[in-house]
Amino acid sequence: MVLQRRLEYGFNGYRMPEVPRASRSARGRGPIRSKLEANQIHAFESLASVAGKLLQESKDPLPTNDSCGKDPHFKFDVITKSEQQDKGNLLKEEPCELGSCDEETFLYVHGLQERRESYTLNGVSHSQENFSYEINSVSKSLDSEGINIGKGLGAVDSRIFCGSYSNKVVNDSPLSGESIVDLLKRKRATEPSQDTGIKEDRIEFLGSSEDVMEVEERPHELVSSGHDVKTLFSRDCKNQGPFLRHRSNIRVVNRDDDKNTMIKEFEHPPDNGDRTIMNLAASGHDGKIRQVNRNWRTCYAHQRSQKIYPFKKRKLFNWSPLNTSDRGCNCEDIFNSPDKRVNGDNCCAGSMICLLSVFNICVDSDILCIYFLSAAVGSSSTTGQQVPPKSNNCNLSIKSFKVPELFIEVPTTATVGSLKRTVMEAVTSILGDGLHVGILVQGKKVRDDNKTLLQTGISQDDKRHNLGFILEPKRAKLTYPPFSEDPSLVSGRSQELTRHSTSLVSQPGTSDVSMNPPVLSLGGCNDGDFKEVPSLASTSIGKTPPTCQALVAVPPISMKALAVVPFHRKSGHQEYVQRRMRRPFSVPEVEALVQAVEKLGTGRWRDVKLRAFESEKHRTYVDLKDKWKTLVHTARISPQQRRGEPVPQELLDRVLATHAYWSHRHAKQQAKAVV
DNA sequence: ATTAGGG
DNA sequence: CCCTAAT
Repeated sequence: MVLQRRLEYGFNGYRMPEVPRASRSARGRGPIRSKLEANQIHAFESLASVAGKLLQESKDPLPTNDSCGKDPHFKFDVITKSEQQDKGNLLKEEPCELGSCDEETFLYVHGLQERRESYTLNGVSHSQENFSYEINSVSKSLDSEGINIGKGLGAVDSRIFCGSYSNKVVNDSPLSGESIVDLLKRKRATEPSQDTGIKEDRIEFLGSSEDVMEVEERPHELVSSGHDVKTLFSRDCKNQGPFLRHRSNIRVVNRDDDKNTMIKEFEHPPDNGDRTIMNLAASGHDGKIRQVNRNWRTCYAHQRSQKIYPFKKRKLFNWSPLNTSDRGCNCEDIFNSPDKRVNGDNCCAGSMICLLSVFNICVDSDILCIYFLSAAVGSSSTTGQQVPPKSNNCNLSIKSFKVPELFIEVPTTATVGSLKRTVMEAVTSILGDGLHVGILVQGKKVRDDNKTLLQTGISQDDKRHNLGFILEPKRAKLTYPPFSEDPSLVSGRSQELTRHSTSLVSQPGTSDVSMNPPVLSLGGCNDGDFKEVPSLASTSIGKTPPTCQALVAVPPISMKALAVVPFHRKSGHQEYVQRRMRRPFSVPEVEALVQAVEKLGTGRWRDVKLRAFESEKHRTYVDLKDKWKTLVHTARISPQQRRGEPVPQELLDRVLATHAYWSHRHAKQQAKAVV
C-alpha cells in the first residue's frame, strides 16, 4: 500500500532532530552509496576514485607561469615503482606498500594553480580552476569471480599536452578483469610516451559503461571521468590562492518563545569571521547544532542519466568572490601522531580509512567550533590477520585530499553521537554517502555516543590536539580489503589527556542532551579499528578503565601526502537549516484536531489551525495536515502496529468517520465541478 | 501563503 | 517532520 510505505518511510525513518543535517542538500544525494549498494564497490574506493575530482582545491600554490601555453594544465604522471626512485622522495613515504602488489603504479595528477584549466569532454570543452589532487593508483588484480562491478569499467583517455588536458571517455569496455595498472602497463608498452611532452595514459575508473558524460549546464564546472562523477568546483577567481573567498552568508539560529528554531540570515563582513558566528550561536543547551559548510560545488552524474548536473537540491548563494587576505596556516603538526599500532579486532580490516584533519577548534559560549581542513585517506589493516588480496576492484586510492572549507559547530553539551552525525553529514554532503565517522580523543576512539562532548573531554581548551576524526566506509565488512599492510593514517595529535573535572560531568541542569534518546549508530563500523576512550563520566566515577583501552593505530602518514592548505574561516557560509524538534501530538491535541476537522473538514488546515491550534505556535497547518494523515493511517492499522502514545480508539473512530465523510464530500464536489 | 502529497 | 509542486 502506498500510504503504508509512505508512512513507514516518514516515521520509521524519522530521526530525532538532535542533530540537524549538515545541509539539506546532503539529502537525496547518494551516488556513491547507490554505487556501493548496486555494485558492491567499496565505499572508499569509490571515494578515492572520486575524491580527487570532488575536492578541487589547489594544494600548494604553484607558480602560475604559462610557460606551456595559455591553458593551464594537468599533469598526469604515471610512474612505476622503479621510476619512483627518480622522483625524489615524493613517494618515499608513500604508505601504500602493498604486499600483494608486485608493482605499484602511481598516478599523479597535479594541477597547476592556474585556473581555468580547460579540457574537453566528449567534445565539450570545460574549464575548471584550482584543481589539484594526488592520486595513488594501486596495482591490484581484479578477481575474475569477484565483484560484479556491474556496468563495467569505463576508460578515460587522457591526453596531456603540456598544459592542456583532454579527457574523454573512449572505452566502455565491460569489466574485463584488467586492472588499471595492467592497463597502464599495457598502454605504456604499446604506446610509449614520446618525449615531446605528450603523454597518453589510460585510466580506468569504476563506472558504468553508460557513463558517457554529457554537459547539461554550467560547463565550466564539470569534470569528467568514466565513473560516477561528483565534482567539486572551486570558483572562478584568479590569483586568490587555493581557496576561494566569498561573501559570507551565515545563518543564525535563534530560539523563539516556542523553542522553535528560527533561522535568520545575514551577511557578515569578511573580517568578522567566527566570532560573529559563535557569538550569535544558539545557547546550545538543547542539543542544537549549527554548522556551516560551504565553498564547494558539487555536480555529479547519475550513471543512468548519463548526465552531469549540479545537485539540484543544493541552494547556493553568494558566490560572488570576495577578496580576503590569505591567512595561511601550516598545519602539519596536526598530523603529528604517535606511532601506535592498532591491535586487536578490527571490523574494518583492510578498508580504507580517512582521517579528517582538524584545523582548529575553539570553544565559545559552549559552542564547539571545529574547522576541518583536509583529509588523508589511507588503508587500514588488520594486524595479525592477513586478508587475502583478492576480489579487488580497480583501485584508485587517494592519499590525501582536501575538504573544502568545512566548519561545524556543536554545543559542547551535544553528544558524541551528535558530533559524529554532524560531521558525517557534512562530509557526506561532500563525498557522498556511505561513510561512518569516528571520533578520536587522544587517539582513542570514543565509543559512547551518548556522552556529551563535555563529558568526553572534547571541548577542553586543549582543543584540537585531542580531537580527531576518522572516516570509514559504513559497510566495511562487506567490502574487500584491498590492503594488507600498515594503515596509513594520521590522527589528531595525541597528547596527554587532560581529564575533565568531575564537575563538568555533573553540572546540574546544564545539559538536557543527556536525556535525549540515544543517537543512532552511524554505521556498522562502531567496533572498528580504534579502541574506545572511556567517557569522562565513567572514569570520573572512579571506574577502572577497561583493559581494552589501547591506543589507536595511527602510523603517521607522510606529511607530504597531506594536503595542507590554509583555511579561510571567514568565508561565507551556506545554508543550513535546523530540523524542528519532534513533538508528538498529545491526546488532547488529537482531540482538538479531530474536533476541528469534523467541523471544518479536511483541506482547510489553516482554518483548523486557527480554530484549534491558534495558541500553539509550533503547530503549523502543515503539521496538522500531516498529523491528520497519520491519524488516518493509525486508525486503519491494527492497534498492535501503533506506536507512541496510544490514541483512544474513540478518537480514531471519529477520525475514520470524519475522513470518510469528507472524502466522500470532496469527491461529490469534484464530480459536480466536472459537470 | 496554502494545500496536497511524496518522502 | 521535510520538501515541493501547484494553487
